[in-house]
Amino acid sequence: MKGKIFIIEDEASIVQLIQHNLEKEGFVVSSSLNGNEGLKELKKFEPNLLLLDWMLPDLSGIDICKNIRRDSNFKSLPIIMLTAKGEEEDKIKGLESGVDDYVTKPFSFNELSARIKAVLRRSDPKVVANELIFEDLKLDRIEKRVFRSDKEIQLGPTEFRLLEFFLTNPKRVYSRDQILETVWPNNVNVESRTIDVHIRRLRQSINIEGKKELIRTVRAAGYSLI
Amino acid sequence: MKGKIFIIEDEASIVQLIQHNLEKEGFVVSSSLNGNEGLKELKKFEPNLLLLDWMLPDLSGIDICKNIRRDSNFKSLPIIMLTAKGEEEDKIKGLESGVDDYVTKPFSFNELSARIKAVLRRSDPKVVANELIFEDLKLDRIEKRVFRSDKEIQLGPTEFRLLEFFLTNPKRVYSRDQILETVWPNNVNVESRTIDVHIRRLRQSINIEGKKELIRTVRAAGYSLI
DNA sequence: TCTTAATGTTACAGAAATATTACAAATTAA
DNA sequence: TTAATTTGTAATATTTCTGTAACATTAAGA
Repeated sequence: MKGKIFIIEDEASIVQLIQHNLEKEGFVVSSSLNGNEGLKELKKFEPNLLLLDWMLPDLSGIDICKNIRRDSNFKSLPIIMLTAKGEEEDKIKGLESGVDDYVTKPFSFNELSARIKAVLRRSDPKVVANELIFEDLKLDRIEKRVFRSDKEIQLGPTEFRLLEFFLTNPKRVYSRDQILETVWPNNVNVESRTIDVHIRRLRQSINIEGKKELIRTVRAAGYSLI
Repeated sequence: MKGKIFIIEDEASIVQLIQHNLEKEGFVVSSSLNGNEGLKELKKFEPNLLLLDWMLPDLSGIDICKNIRRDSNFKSLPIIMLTAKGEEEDKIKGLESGVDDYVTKPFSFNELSARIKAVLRRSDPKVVANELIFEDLKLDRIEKRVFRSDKEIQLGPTEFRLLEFFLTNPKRVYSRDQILETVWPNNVNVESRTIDVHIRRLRQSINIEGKKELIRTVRAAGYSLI
């Protein structure tokens, strides 16, 4: 789990391309093919970043931007706009209406990916950080290693993702459903009690002698990293 | 020390992107957003290589090239030019005026990075390592030899490239897909499980009596050089 | 204190991922 | 050309991980 990205773009083939590749990089991605619906879905999805096509059939990019910037919950949502080549005035308008960066079509996926990371690095560093640290716990995403007080800890793939998820938002309590949605691959059906078992396994692995418990149970609500 | 690179390019976002990534790779980077100032700064900075945008607001790429080649101190400074797609004539002019290589926008950073290293390896071998070393493992890219604890090891071509790949980023975990993309020639279709077999062969070759295992399996993620 | 709902713990079978082996086809060397 | 080496794949073995069910424990309100 490296963060959530929402795409509003009417060309299905582009969406598919971006979505597939971003998912391969570990992002959780959702998308919409038109502006109005997109706005609604986006607000439910709560992404860390929005990829916004500037030319949509129903709403213009500017309108979407304005709408988002008016909403106090999304005032600071980073936006990267996708423009066709030559729409120079659009770029200017875009930057004026609070877009963080733009990418000109046709673009290579690598270029887009680099821009996304650059923007996230400014706006929301922990989403793309390589090392996630909380107290004496450290998780390295590139090397896929976890340490507690400098002692390496062996985790299975699911426990790793679970811990990664908690580390991106320490202290925040997540319900079992939220955990399922983000940590488990889409469209997989698992019992919500299964999470208890994984929490147990994670606890067992990261609790080393003499150190305090790091995962807190919040009755009737869920779990959090202390 | 991996050498110094100077960038002359007017799009700030591109400069930022390149600069950040090159610095992450260990290069020392400086840059300028326009041609005239760039030329002055460059001569103070004394880079090992120049990345030059072909379309600048003030000076053309050709003018910059000519200026550099006239200056005896920079006669042989390697130059990679960055051109927009379709500027085919520019490429030709560029190569005529002494450019070493060119990269077409939009480019992926990895592509640029590979070109940079290839040019440096030819022009300034000291700057780019020809020997890749990790612990007691040594690979010589020019002589195509591999040693473990000073004992030469015989590898097939694929295993050699595989090890070379791992050595360029020790400790980093690569997925089978990433390995395929980088180690195998483009547009070759091989099963991703085939990699397991090559990993096995590589392991068998580099694991000598009494020395520790050097390739780590990371379940659900891939492999890494420890 | 008793009751009940929520969470903790354990064990286990099936699933999934990786390791290993053998072999035939392709490539290279002799 | 023949021999030797390398390569990709399929088949099989082995290891590790996952989800669930069953039972245990805990917390909180009546």
